[in-house]
Amino acid sequence: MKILPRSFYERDPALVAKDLLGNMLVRRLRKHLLIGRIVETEAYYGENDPASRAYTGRKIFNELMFLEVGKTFIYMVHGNWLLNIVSHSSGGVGAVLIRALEPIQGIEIMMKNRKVENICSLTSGPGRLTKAFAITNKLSGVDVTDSNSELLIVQGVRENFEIESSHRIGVRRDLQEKLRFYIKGNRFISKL
DNA sequence: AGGAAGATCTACT
DNA sequence: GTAGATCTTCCTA
Repeated sequence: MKILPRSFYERDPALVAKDLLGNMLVRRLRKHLLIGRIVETEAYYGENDPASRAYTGRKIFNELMFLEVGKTFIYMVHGNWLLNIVSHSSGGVGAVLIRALEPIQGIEIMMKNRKVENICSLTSGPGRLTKAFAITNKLSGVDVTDSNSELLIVQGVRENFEIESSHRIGVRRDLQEKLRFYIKGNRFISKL
């Protein structure tokens, strides 16, 4: 399994969000491995983006967005932990939100974590996938480019799919650009 | 102390 | 399909 290098994340968040589709999120849990294919993402910027956590400037709680790329940035919204990967061009600010996965391996464990029997709703949403993968703020700041991490991102097969974009979901004030990306026709995306 | 926050589940019409 | 309750931190006053 080839891990995506740090340089992958040192680009415009929208590019990273798009290129992350089709790659694999790997969660190491004791002896178990949970694997999901990334099928939906959103890009967030810094001070010019009213929907961004970094909109109000650098604070302790959003500091990770200003720091080294390739690490997780995790926060809670409405009782759900949401997983982001810090991504920005050198010296910039930003992150990519992972919004949906296609379950690949460890499905029984995911089901136990979420107690649903419908596979389609197992990881099809930002709060759902963190629950299925047992991701909380304890994993905040983890380096997804390090093979020793409990959470990492490895290269997947990026063939035979089309990428669709739309406006970001659930944000109060969105930007003009379409910053949500997903694999067209995939049944595990959170919303058409 | 209070409320906002990139969401989810349930229970209806 | 839509509406409403509920979710749990952490920020802002």
